[in-house]
Amino acid sequence: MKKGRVTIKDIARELNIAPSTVSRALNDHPALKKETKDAVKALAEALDYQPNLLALNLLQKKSNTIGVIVPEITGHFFSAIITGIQDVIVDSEYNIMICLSNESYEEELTIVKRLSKIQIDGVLVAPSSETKNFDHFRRLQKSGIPVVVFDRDCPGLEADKVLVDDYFGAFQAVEYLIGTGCKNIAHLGGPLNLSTTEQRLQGYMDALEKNKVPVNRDYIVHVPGFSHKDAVKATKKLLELQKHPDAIFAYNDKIAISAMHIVKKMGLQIPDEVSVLGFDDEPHSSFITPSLSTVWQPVYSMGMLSARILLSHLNNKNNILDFRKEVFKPELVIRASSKEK
Amino acid sequence: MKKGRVTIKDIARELNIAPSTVSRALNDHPALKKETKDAVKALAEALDYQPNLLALNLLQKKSNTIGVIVPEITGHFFSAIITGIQDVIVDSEYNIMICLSNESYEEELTIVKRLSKIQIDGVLVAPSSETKNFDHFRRLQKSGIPVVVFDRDCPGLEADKVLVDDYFGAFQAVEYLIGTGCKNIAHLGGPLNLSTTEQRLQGYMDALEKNKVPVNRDYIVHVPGFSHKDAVKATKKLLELQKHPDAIFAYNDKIAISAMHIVKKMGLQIPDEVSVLGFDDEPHSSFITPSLSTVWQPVYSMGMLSARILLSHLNNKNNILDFRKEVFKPELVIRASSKEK
DNA sequence: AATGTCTATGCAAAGGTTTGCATTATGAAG
DNA sequence: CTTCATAATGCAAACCTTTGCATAGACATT
Repeated sequence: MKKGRVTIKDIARELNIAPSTVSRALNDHPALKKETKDAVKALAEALDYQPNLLALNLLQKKSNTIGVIVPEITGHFFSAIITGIQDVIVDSEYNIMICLSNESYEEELTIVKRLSKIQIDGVLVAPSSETKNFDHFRRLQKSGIPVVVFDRDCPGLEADKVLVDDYFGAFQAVEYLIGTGCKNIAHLGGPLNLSTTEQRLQGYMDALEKNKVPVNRDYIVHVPGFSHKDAVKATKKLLELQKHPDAIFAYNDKIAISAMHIVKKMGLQIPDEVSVLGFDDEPHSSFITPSLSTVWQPVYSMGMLSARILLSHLNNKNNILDFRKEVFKPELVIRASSKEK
Repeated sequence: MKKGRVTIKDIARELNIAPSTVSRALNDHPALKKETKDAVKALAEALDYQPNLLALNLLQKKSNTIGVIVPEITGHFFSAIITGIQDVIVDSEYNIMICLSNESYEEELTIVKRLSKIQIDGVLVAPSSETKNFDHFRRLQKSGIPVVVFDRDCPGLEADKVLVDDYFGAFQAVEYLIGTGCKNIAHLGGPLNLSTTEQRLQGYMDALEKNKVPVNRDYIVHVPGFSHKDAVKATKKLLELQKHPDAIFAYNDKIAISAMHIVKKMGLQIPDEVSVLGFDDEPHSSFITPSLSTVWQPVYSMGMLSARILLSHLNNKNNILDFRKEVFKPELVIRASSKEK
């Protein structure tokens, strides 16, 4: 009979009416007679008519898709954020396209170009650790695409931002360690250039300073990347110092766990000889031995809020909304890898 | 000046030629004069012309997008598979849409309808643990959309499949436990109805049988879902038996780690009093104490192969390719949570 | 009877690109 | 000078839907 799927024209021909009438019937246009509408709807149902969204996209010049750019998804952090995003977006008319930058500026650039080509409607992004220049995001904004930045800040970029108070989290963590009697607290920092790295380092330093603990530059080591190897190397550097630290505050749980591995391997007791404290509170962090003290972040909520903010922009194309900056408070979770007060 | 983006018509008007000529120039049609092509290309470059993919999609009746349906991404397993998929697809012309079914048949159904509506070109799917009926996938196939199933089999569905030999992995694992002297080996099985659950259970049972160890029904407990709570409850049931097992072979690492937690809490030594063996080899499994013996699966490769198979179908629309069934061999990884032989 | 009002529907354009077929122009062959 | 072949380009349809404006018909008012 017919080739391909049923279109609005097929219904029109069958019913001897114009395609425009069919369209209006399907969209419940008020000017149509009820009988006409009913007849159209009945036939549409019978023929299993599926509107062609591709045609609609062209007409509306939008893809009904939002892009999510994250550095990776194999860890728990971004996966959980994405789950939060998805759970919000799934109830809207939008689809989600998840893109992995692999912590590479180049790849991030390629992704942005791609998203722009397919006429994405909005973008949620946690920039790669290499990204220092944000012009590619500005270009998106210039072509009318709202951009929401989450987790990692883009200093100087005017956009909606959903962040965590990393400074506060780090400050609390380090002050806690001081409170348990640690005198030589080291910091295993994240990759340089990340806003989160900077904030956590600053929190660490200010906590020391406030408590009149001298800052020892040797006790601050940054990992170049997030691999186990990177973390091991950095930890060894710390432990091989003449006077090894009695506490390690790590940039995140992943690094903290790698560090614990080495600490134990070198025969040092956790937390008696070396306390270890992480950041992120990944699900398995409570299962390792000793269970990891860490800083919890409301990841799922961050994802949900980011998505909601983006949706609100999409639904208010005309209105000029100010950029929102939401900062979540993290929470210190004390377990067994740190001493008691 | 002009409103909106530059189109092929703008270039045509500027150069006093027909839009079709511009199109052909841009696509290097052989019948065009070199001068014309060069002029068009130069102007396109100067005007920063971006082809409107939305128009192309409508014309070609395809979205240039493939859908990936997974139960969740917060664990390492599916995240790693997705990363493999992404790394293959990123070099093609296709975009990826990742969809989470949350282990729910209902949501999976909704996703499939949605993907079908946006005229997806192909689908990669690991079905939810609730899914028993595969008609929604068959409907996709009927409308010409290739479907590749990975990790979890869909019995009775004719499609490409990329699986792991779960039976073999389980068999090897249990036989190893027997070899270390364990006499009362329990199985913490996955949710019923999953092909992987069934295969691992079968491997467990056959390994016992082959080694003349009687199967004790009390030693087989299935978790209803993948939460920590579910695993804890199931483990307690095992340990509260009059004669508690001296080994636990768990459906996956997540469950194994929850189980270890309880075993330790009850004051039993791992592996001396109870051996524990998992499945999946998640990255953190080697960092818990004692480090977890498990069965490794080539997750990244599975993702890559699944994507490659789908692409090959997409590139050979006309050719009738037989359905492929690829089964990867898993590998036993012995660490400290099981005894030595 | 002429004019006006209202309701229900149709017409056609618009959105941007590709492509089979038609057309023009150019030069060569007869 | 025709005729034909060839090369280069244009025309218009097709993909499917929405929507502003036009129009037809029915009925009411003067």
